[in-house]
Amino acid sequence: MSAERDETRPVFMIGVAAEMAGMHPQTLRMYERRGLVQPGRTKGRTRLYSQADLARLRRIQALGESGLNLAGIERVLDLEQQLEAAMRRVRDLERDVQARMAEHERAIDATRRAMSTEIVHVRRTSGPPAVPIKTVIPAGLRPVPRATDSRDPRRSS
DNA sequence: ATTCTAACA
DNA sequence: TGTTAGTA
Repeated sequence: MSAERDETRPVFMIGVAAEMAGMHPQTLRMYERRGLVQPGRTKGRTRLYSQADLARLRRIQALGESGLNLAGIERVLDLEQQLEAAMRRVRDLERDVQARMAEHERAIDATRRAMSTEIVHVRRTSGPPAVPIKTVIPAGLRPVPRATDSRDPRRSS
C-alpha cells in the first residue's frame, strides 16, 4: 500500500531535471553554486534531483519571470521558509494555549467547588457568619452548578 | 572552468 | 558600457 512517492527522494539526473524544469543543465549547476537548490548525489558525484527540487526550480522560474533577479529570488525563498517555520510555531503555541486554558478552567471549577463546600462546613460548625457569604465570595467566583450535581450546597441548607 | 551573448539600464 | 543571467 506504501507505493507512496517521497517528494524528497533524489532520482532525476541533471539532464532530465533540466528538461522537466524547462532549463539548461548549466543553469541548474549555477543555481546550486549560489545555494538556490541542493540536489542529492549518487555514490559517485552525479547530481540527483527530487520532485521537491523540481518544484523549487519551477518556483525560481516563476519568481524570475515576475522580474526578480537571483538575489531577490534567494531572499524570497529564504523568507518563505522562515514564514513557514513561524506559522508552524504559531500553530503549536495555539495548541498549547488551548490546552492550558482548558486545564485552568478545570482548576478554577475545582476551586469554586472547594470554596462552596468549605463555606457550608463553616456555616454548620461555626454558626452563621458574621459577614453575609455573598459579600465574601467575589462575584466572578460563585460556584457553577452542574446538571449532574444534585448536592448543590446553595440549595441544601 | 572559461568564455560568449542577450538583455537591460 | 557595465552588470547580470544564461549559454556554448
